[in-house]
Amino acid sequence: MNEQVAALLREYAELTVITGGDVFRVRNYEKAARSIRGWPEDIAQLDLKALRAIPGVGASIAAKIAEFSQTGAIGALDELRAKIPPGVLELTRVPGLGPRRAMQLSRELGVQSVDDLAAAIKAGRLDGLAGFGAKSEERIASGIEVYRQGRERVLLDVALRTATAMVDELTPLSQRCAYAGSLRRWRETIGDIDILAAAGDSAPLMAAFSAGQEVVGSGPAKTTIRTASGLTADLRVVPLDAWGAALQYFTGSTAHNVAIRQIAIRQKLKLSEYGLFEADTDRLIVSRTEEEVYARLGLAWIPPALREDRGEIEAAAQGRIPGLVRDNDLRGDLHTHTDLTDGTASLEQMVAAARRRGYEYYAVTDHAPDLIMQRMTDEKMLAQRDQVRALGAGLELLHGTELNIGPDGSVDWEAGFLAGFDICVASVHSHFEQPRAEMTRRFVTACENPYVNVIGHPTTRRIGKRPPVKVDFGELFRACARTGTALEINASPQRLDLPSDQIRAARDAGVKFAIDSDAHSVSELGNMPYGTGTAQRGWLTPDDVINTWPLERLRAFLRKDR
DNA sequence: GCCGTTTTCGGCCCGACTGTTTTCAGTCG
Repeated sequence: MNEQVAALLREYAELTVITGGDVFRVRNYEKAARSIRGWPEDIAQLDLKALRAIPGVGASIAAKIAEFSQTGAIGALDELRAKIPPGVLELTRVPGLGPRRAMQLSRELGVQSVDDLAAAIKAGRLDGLAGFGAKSEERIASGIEVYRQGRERVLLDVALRTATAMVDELTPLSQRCAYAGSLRRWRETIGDIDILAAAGDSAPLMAAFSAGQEVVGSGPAKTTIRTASGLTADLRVVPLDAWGAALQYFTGSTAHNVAIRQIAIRQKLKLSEYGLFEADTDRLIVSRTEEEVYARLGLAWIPPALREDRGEIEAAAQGRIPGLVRDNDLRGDLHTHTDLTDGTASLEQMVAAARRRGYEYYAVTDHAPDLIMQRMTDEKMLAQRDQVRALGAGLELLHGTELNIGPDGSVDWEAGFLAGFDICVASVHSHFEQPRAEMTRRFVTACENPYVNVIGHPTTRRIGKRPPVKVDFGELFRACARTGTALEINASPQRLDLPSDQIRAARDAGVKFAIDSDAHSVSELGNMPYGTGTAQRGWLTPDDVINTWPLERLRAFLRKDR
């Protein structure tokens, strides 16, 4: 219900913008929507007083939530919807077209959809419209193209590859260069790439950045391009002295920055991408490093992955920023495949690659027989175990399997056979549409199996392709904590599963996690940083993650008190 | 609409770029 209410509040905010409503009210509805989306408890269970404890939720929004709980609708939202002419909300989704001019197009030309708008431009009906010159028309036409291509956010690996190539190209031309924005925060999908550079003269950087690209906008401080793949990228150039303030600013999130600047204002200071200044005199105080900026505001440095205005600022003020798990904390990978099932590399190749990564231990977990297409048999699995036992110099090899969790929560093998494995991951691979109660029982049964150590890719979502299964997360988390079953943070950029919101809630319930690559090839072993970034967004420390533990502690956990 | 290290009222982040505005509004992040 949290997700649902958050979406309605966001819509309320968007529609309020279109009607020209108070911008601060809009901002507050957006803030409340964000808070509710990430709130650990189901808001349907909360009374008015508990609702108002959510940041940004006061009397009015709490009443709207209660109304939705009882009636399934919000009257004020329905009224607002009725006031907006059809199609205007869609028009505002066209890049370059905001609420004012969308309303104008609807009012003066009767445009009711993006298709209408495209036709109107073609027919020359925008000519002579106040505020719409030839350039505007051109800009909107190109915005419509972008809108029609879906302007989808891209997955982390695509964004990281693109951004890294840009940084590599610009680094020789600048004093410093780095990517910032949502990519630096490890958000699960990326809408735009933000590149920051420090240089005395921005012109050579802007020229190199723009070369051969579609330029959306360009000035001395900022250039925006659209790459051939349709991804928008910004380059901002600042003086080297402003590096820290600029990096802080361009890393975001917007909500985090707004909150940080409010703190500055309270201290009679002003924070911009150029530095922290005295409000009265504009005298520069600090700007060189992020640490200085945060410190002068009375805050510990905040890791980018936490910068979402979800409690990190309070934590930084109180010195309670957790020591987050990092890539080099990981001592091994606990979920990988070989060409015995659907992997593309041999056992020897995968193990050699694991050794090159410097792991202390490594689990081979090919699919079990219930995934019929993998053609696994007891004999093949036991033969692989012999091979694994014979390998392993310089690296502790664990022989495991990825079990299939059946619709009733049962897994592929009986206890006797399962006892032979060092580790068992268990995952849902089918029957995704089960009702919530059945799905919850299914997961809990799997957790209660004394040989199931890790629930693999728990929500089974594929980002942008397959929705998460419906499950009572509170009950699942309690079952994991009670039975000593870890939840996987699957590092594949297509999955990132468990997602970070649920990670944080699960951690609060006492759950442990395994950050796994689920690699089906040598190169996919390199996906771990996406999992670590996701874990950081869930506020995890090394102690929360079983594959940062020394082997003996890990082995004790895997015994599950048997 | 929310909220309190000056406040229960009066604020609410800050700047870049574009276009057509002769002094600034709209849009974006």
